[in-house]
Amino acid sequence: MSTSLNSPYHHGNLRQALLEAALIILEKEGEAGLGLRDLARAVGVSAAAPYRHFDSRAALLEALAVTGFQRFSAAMEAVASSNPADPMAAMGKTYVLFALSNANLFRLMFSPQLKKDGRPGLRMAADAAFDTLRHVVGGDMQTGRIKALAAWAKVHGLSILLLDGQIALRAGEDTEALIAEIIGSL
Amino acid sequence: MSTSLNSPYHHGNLRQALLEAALIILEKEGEAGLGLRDLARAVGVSAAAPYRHFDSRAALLEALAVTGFQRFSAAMEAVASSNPADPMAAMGKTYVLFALSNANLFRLMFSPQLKKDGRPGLRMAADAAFDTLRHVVGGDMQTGRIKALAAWAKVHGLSILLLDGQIALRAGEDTEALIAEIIGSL
DNA sequence: CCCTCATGTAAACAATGTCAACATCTCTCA
DNA sequence: TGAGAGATGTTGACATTGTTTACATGAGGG
Repeated sequence: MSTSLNSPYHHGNLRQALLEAALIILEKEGEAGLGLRDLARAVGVSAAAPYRHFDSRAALLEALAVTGFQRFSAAMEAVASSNPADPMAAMGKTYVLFALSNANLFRLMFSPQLKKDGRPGLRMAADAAFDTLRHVVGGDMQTGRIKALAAWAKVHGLSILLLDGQIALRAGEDTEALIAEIIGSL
Repeated sequence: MSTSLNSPYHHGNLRQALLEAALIILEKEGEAGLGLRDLARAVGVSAAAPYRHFDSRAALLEALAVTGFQRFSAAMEAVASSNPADPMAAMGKTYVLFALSNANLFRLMFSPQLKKDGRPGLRMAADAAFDTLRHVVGGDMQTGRIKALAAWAKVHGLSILLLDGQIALRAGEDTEALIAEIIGSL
């Protein structure tokens, strides 16, 4: 190992480095601005190197989305295990705030470009994330299923509309307060 | 004019033809599969011809999204002016069904690729569409604003989750029935 | 110690969006 | 009527991108 300072050939941990750099570029430039060549250059490696770790650009994006779902899942579990007074509301707020503070990553997770059919890894990651949601929200999905789905839809839609700048804030209005109000309105 | 049958030079109404063909390709192949060259070929015109009518591919997509918002708006007005028993529910259902039956167009309308900043046309079309929504839903956005926003978020989120195949139908469950149930759960 | 395999490089390809230079048609106006 | 002139379409080229193939390098096990 030794992460030698002047051996430009073997990076040592390229896959991880690519993912990290990609996340940064993604948040800064958006998915469209995330080119394989730029990414490779950012990591200091040749244009073809990423192909040793990802089959294609789509695979790279998929990997990013997967880590996105993992982080999302972690955020959800964290707030759930903090035993908040109103679990639904707390998780809803976390949901939306996650979307807002990881805008492009969140968009990527639900990007139509990554059809979850034929991409088992992504589907599994997404399902896992939403399973923890389901687990916390509705103890039994039998009786509360519809309500849980409705809450999910509301929170998800709110995230996207805010992300899109479609919901306009009023003068001096606080985003977080608005989120809380909307989530609270059952 | 005379739309002569064998004058391949001037198409006559290329812009419209491009948009129509693009809509078809979009629904069939998705946004990623909508290439300018393929589109041009589909209309029987050279690869550079579209540039006489659209500044760039993005501009073409924007135009598509704009017509999407117009159709959406029209659908909303239609159901509203049919004086349904429960206007909110009826419009919600129409909202979701529009998304489901124009999947890729709907996704395009909210695509992050078309940032609505710096794209005044799109923003105006979107605002116009949602204004008719607001107009019908909340007579006064002062008191009912939060509830209206919540309903909007729920319906929008439901659309996207369904589009993504994230909400799984149970055996023998009807999509429309599920939509009605979720919308009805206030 | 060597040789094998994972990992990185270099050079090339096809496809795409885009542009510049040229061709063709339509329409206005003297 | 009959020429420009401006709009619309074509051809050919360019830069960029994702991707592949053939080669180089080096770490680690037998």
